[in-house]
Amino acid sequence: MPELVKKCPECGGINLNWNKERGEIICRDCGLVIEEKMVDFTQEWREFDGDQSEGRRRAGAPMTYTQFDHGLGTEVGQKADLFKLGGKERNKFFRLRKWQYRISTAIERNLKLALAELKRVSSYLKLPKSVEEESARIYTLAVQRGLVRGRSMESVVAGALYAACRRHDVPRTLDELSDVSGIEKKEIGRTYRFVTRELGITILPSNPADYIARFASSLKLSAETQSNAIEILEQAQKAELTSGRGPTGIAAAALYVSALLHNEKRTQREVADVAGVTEVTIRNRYKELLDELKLDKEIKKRKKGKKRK
DNA sequence: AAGACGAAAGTGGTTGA
DNA sequence: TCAACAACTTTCGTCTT
Repeated sequence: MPELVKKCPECGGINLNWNKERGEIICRDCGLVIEEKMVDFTQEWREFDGDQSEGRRRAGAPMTYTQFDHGLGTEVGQKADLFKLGGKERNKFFRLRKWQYRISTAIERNLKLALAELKRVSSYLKLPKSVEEESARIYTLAVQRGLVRGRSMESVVAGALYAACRRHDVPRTLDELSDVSGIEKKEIGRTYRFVTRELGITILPSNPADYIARFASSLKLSAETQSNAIEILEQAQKAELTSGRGPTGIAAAALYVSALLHNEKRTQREVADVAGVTEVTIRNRYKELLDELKLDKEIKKRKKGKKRK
C-alpha cells in the first residue's frame, strides 16, 4: 500500500484495503473509496506470441458494466447501408432490425431499471465502486440467462450485491441489504443462492474477521480491542469453533470478550444489535470461547480484583 | 432496574435416505 | 420427497450487580 494513506479521512478508520486489481484503496469501516483510478496493474490478456497479440491487445476505454450496454452497444445497420441493398435484401434487413430492436429493448429496459436500483442501494450502503461493478456484472449475466424470470428484479439486484460483497471481502449482512432494498431477508438469500449456483460463481464462506472492523467501529471500541478480537478469532479457528456457525455470531462474541478484557465493556444487547444476532447466540459463542481458549482465568482474575474481600 | 444467564419451544434451511 | 438435524431466534423466568 502506498505510504501516503494510513487513515480513512471519513471515519478515521485504519482498516484500509488495497485492491490492486482495481487500483483502489477502500476503507473497510465505512466503505469509502479513498483512492481510485490509480494505475491499472492488470493485463487483460496474456500474449504468448506475435500472432495472438493482434487480437488481444485492447484499445479504447475499458468496458464498464454499470452502463446498461457496457458502454459499447450495437445497432443493426446504419442508414447508409440501405443503398447497397436490393428490394428483397432490404426487407430482410428491416425484419432483422425489428427483431434486434424488440429483444434488445426488453433486456435493456430491464437493465436500465435494475442498474439504477443497484446504484441506489450500493451508494446507500457506501459500497466501493468495485463491488458495484461486480454486482452489475453478475446481474447482467443473470438477465442474459433468463434467471430473473419469476423473480422480482429488486431481489435479484439484492442477491447480486450480496454475492459481490462476499467476493470482495467487504461483507454486509443480509439484514442490512434487506433494510435498504426492502426485500425480505430469506428472499435475498434464496435468489443469492440460486443465482450463484446457476452462474457457477464460487464464493468462499465469509471470514468472521471481515466483520470485526465494521462492528468495532460502530461500537466505538479501541484499536487494541479490535486487534485482540481478531487474535481471539484466530485461536477460535484453530480450535475449530468456527465451522458451521454463523460468522457474524462468532465475530460478535469475539468482540464482546475482547471488550471485557480491555475494560471497554459493552452489553450483550449492544453487541448483538450491531452484529444482527441475538444475545443468546452471543452467549453461546461466548461460552464456547471461554471453554476452549482458557480465557476464563483472565475473566475471573478481573472479577476477583473487583471484589477483593 | 438493568443486565446476564439458561431453558424450552419454534423457525428456516441443509442433508441423507 | 420427506424426516431428522443443527444453528439460530423468541420468549420467559431467575439470578446478579
